[in-house]
Amino acid sequence: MNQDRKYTRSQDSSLLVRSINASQRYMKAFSRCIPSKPLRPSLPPTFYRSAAALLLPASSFPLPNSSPPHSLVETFASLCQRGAFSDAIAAMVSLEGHGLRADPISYLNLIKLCIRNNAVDEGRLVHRHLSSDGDHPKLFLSNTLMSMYTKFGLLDEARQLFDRMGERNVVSWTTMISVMTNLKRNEEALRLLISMQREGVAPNMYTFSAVLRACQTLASLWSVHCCIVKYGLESDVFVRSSLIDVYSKFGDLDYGYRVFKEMATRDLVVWNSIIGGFAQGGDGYKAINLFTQMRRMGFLANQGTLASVLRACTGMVVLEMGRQVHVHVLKHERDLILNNALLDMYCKCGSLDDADAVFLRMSERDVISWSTMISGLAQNGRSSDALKLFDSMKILGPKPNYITIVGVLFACSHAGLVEDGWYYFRSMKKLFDIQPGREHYGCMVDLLGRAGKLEEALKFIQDMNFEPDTVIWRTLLGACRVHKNATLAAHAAKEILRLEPDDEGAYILLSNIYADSHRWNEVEQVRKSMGDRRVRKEPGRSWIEVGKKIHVFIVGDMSHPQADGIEKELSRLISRIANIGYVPDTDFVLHDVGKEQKEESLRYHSEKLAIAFGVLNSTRSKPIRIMKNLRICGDCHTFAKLVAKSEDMTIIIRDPVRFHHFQDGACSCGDYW
DNA sequence: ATAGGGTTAG
Repeated sequence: MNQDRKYTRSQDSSLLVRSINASQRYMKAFSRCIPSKPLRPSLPPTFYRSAAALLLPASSFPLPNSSPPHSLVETFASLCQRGAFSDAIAAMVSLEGHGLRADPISYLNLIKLCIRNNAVDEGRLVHRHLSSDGDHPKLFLSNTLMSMYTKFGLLDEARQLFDRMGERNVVSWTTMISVMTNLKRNEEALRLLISMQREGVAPNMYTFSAVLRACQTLASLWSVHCCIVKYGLESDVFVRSSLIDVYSKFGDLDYGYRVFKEMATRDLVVWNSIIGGFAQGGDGYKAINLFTQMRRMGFLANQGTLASVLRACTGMVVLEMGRQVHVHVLKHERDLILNNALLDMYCKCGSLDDADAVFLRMSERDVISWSTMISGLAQNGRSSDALKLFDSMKILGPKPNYITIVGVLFACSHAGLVEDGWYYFRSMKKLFDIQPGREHYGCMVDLLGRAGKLEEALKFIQDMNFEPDTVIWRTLLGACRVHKNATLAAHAAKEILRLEPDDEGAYILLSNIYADSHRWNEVEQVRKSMGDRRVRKEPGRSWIEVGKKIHVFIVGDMSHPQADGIEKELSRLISRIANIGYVPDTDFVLHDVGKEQKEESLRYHSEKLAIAFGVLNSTRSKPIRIMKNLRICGDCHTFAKLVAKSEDMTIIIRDPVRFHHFQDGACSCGDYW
């Protein structure tokens, strides 16, 4: 595969060509505008003329002798109103030269024109003109100037203007608050909310929909929510969509949903907020249900909706549904975010051919597109392709970021490329200006552990400049399990339990490790502390898409309508693979029951039920795809490999972290996960 | 004049 040819950079053809001769065009326009009636006959023409004479040296626009000066004011007003931008600016310069001022509405129009034309220098010129008489511009003009500066990204200038304004109203404050929330200076935003009220300015719905995004703790959200209720602004759609969004981001989806349900009127953004909330909060099922409801109510999905729905599909790993959403995405084929979401959906659903096709067809690729594809390849066991793609990215892609490097290191560790991993880890700061973070360290522990360098991995953890978390210890624990190092495993498990006393997997492993070395006292102790803590056991769950429906299996639960068939199929599969060497591996069950019971409980692991169901309903031409909430156990892993071989089919199982593509008696993970 | 929703890792 020729990577260089395949992954070519999209052409950026946005050349801005501007050739404007403002004064020429102004002259034409000026000659066309002979006013019939003076707009605002305030001072006598002679006044203007004499005032203008004092200032005249600065003027590049000598007035025609025949025209009275106030016609210049009128011309300016008319140019601003008609949107003749550069002519209006030229006219303004001339006004200033003559010491004249026009009406505020014209200036308002002109500032809007500056924004529309992205004309920074002209904007500053207008600001200077409005302040040139030493007075503050009118309040609403100052506000408009502030919002102009924020739209240009000139936040310091906006702030300066705000600080120097003689008078500030709710609009000024809200604009400033928006600046702060956009900068993620959340404390500052909340402090502004307090200051404005102290100065006697009451916030309105604009203020609250902006300030809600600055709530970083549930407590601050509650206080702001109280404030909203107090001002009687809770029913505003904007405020509500913000409320839904922020409650969802704090994981309080129930509350977000309550706010949603209470609403009498909803618009598209409100729907998108609640769908996005569930999609991001991991309840893809609810997100998709709401999407269906939304369409039933006659709302047309836009890019935002579809991106959330794709994320929901990604979270549930429902490839077929994702494909259906893909059809809707075609309407917005140039939307980068949407394409990235699509790319991720295909990667996470284990369909790399589709992901490849999307990636190649994208008209524009940003760092997220490349990172998604690199991690996607690595997670699906195609590490060397991931690294090749990274090489192309270095040549013709955007600058890699923190997450890109996580994907690259993940690929190195999965391909067993210890040296490359070290190289990227050590040089990421120099090469890409990225400081190694927690996730990078985690990848390195994986890299070393996978290669069997367990002591080195432990030393690496101890030498880190931050506290190891459970993710790091679990990584080491996984390596210990594969390389059968009981001592180190016990150490890692203890560390995990110190940080997360309810980690069921760590208890089981620890107890099994002790049992293997016949240290029954310790086994007893572990089991006791597990009982004391009443460790909640998240039941294993697997699901599979068959016939446009999602079938969920829970460990030991045989309530599925086809339970009898599944039971028979399970027996058939077990006896078939027993012929090619399957022996139930009961190491993966807690050592507190007899051998037969252990085999019995293994038999009903949720992924086995799902595999049996999948095989039963399979056409053999397509791979069967199973999703799991927990990591696959070693026995089910062997089971899947052997079933794939004996039934001559591909089985794809996704656990919370990676994919297992089972084919011909082997797995893409190389028996390491 | 000021406001709300979407994509990458773990």
